Amino acid sequence: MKIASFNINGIKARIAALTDWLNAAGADVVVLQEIKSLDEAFPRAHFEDLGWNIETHGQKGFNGVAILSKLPLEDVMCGLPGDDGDEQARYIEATVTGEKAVRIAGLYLPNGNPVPGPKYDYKLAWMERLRIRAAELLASEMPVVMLGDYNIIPEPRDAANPGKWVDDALFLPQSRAMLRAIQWQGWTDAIRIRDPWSARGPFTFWDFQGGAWNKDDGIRIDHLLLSPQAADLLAETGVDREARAAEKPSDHVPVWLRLAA
DNA sequence: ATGGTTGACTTTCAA
Repeated sequence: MKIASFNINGIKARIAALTDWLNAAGADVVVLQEIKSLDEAFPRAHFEDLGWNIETHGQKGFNGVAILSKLPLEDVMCGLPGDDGDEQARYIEATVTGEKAVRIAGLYLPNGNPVPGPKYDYKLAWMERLRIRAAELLASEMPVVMLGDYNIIPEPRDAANPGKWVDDALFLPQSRAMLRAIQWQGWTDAIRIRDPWSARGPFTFWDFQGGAWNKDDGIRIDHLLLSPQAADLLAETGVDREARAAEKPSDHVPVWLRLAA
């Protein structure tokens, strides 16, 4: 089962680039972030015609997540538990069953800038809610893949120029400590373990500004975290870096893994 | 050098 995450930065602007990538990648399950669309405005028919089952959790203008799957999507849950007043659409879960049942948790973690301020407070509070949900998922003892745009640079080697991020919400010690607190529950960073001693990257995001792509001034902020039961099934991982050079690209590229499931 | 780009949606915010 090939499972991917792709922050597409606007479904309307990215139909062509996303469709090209879907047709080439051969994924079974894809979580999307920043669809920037209401559920009723999502171009469902276009993707259904290509054989995808679709669940969306959108909002007007910003944020929004979705799951596309060649397999049926079961037990869908929209929204991160822990704050009924949270209106931002950033989290979706579903179960897909191939040879084994796998729980998929797709997330778009808040950016948190500027720091300090209410947006950073929201980021930290959201991460605390994610920590609680992640523990529940581990307790299920299912194979779980918790993946998406985490908006966290885990280590200096995950940025081409770590110095320019030192005051940024994506790289502040408190942000990184919150991610580690989740990982230390027992999650495996699938991209990192592919090449544990890598000196740089692999990057998953290059800003539209400042010619970041041409300078390879990237960061690694899209992550694939595996429960132990999923890590035991891990067969392959990848970052589709070439997607950043496509026509009208997103600022993120897809990250993916293959499970023996 | 305090810039620069893109998307959604209006004139400005979010990233």
